[in-house]
Amino acid sequence: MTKRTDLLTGLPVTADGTGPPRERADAARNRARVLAAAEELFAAGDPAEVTMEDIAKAAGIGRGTLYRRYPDRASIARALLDEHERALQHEILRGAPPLGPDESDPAERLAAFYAAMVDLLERHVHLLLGAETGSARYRTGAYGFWFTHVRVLAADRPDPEALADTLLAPLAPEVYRRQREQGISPDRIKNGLTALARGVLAGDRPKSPE
Amino acid sequence: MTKRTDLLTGLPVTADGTGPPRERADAARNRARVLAAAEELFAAGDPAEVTMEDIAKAAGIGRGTLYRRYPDRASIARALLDEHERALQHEILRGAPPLGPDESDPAERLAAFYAAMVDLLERHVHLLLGAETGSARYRTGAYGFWFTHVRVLAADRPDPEALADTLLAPLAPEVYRRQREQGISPDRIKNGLTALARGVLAGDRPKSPE
DNA sequence: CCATCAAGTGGACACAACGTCCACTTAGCC
DNA sequence: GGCTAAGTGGACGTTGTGTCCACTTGATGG
Repeated sequence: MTKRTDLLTGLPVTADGTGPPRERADAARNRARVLAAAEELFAAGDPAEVTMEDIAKAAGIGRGTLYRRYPDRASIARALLDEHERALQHEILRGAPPLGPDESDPAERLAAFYAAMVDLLERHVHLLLGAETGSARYRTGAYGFWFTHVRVLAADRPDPEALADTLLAPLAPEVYRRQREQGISPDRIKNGLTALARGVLAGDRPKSPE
Repeated sequence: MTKRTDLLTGLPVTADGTGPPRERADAARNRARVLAAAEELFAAGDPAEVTMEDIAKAAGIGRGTLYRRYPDRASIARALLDEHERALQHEILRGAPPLGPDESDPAERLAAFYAAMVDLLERHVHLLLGAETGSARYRTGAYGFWFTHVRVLAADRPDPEALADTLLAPLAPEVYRRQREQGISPDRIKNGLTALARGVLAGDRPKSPE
């Protein structure tokens, strides 16, 4: 138990203060294999149909190994999605208007956000469907971010809290897939959402009509 | 084959012209039991967690008997939902304005539709969650009806097809449940949706700006 | 009232996916 | 090169699905 500790810090060698014990080389290799295999499987067919066993087999590893790091399909999809969502979140927080801050008109910021989300959806619906099927959407950290963003944009409307979920609903991956399958192009979807953004947030209908 | 025909009508007894062969008494009794049991189970907990076996057991019948009439959970929920949805559809087609026809302002009709759907959701979310989880929503006949209705209301906007799914998205049962769980009252949800309806459909922004 | 038989019943069965467990292997360090 | 914890993978138990089929029963005509 007290076996090995770092001579300088006194901390156990396996936990070097900066974080959890380092990942072994074979583990890292398998992680990469899993992500690559999953990406492909999600893209190939209905993401909801992809099973943990499928992924393990495609990655050439055992089920136990897969479960070691990812408790379910959703967590794998989220891992693949993570960097893309972070990039968008960064743009919103620090990027240039109209997506980023320093743009006075909330309606245009919402429209820009919608457009950016459509781009994200177009590229990664399969991952979003793998990660957020049904109500699971609301349990992701990302949803919390989008929610806060939209709520702030709607801050001068009567009930921003209630509006936020409503305004985010059309961005559900199932909705997007449905529209694309109906033959509606990303641009047409963007236009519809822009109309929505302007209709709801534009004009001066302040919180409490003086 | 030509065995037995009704002496008065001349029609085969097993197929009385008005429909398929009559349902036996025990079958009818069990059907009623199934629906009653399912209604209760759906309301009790998460509808997605209710299994066919649960329903069979609660109804006091065997699994085979249950599967005989209902291929899956969704079909049972839909059977329970059917009359309520029909009633609303009837109101829309033949009822009084603003929900029914003969109301000139599409924005107000959409707002009325939203309000009616919120009432339906409030009373039967559990059934809707049992019937329409995820993408299954789009495969129901009811969705087709709502879609057509909204598309017609949006007919003078640039792209009614694209708008319709977008405008229906906030009525997804998962969205509704989420909002209610966030502590948002049905009335607040209605108000948000009314703002949406008016924002998108009110005003004169005709299809092709003269 | 009874005989008939198709409609109806229910439990056994085969299957798919889940998630866990643990004996074995191996990378990394001394 | 030996040690050890991290990592591996497949066997296993569980749960839910959907089908199948031998048996039961309600309705009907005699």
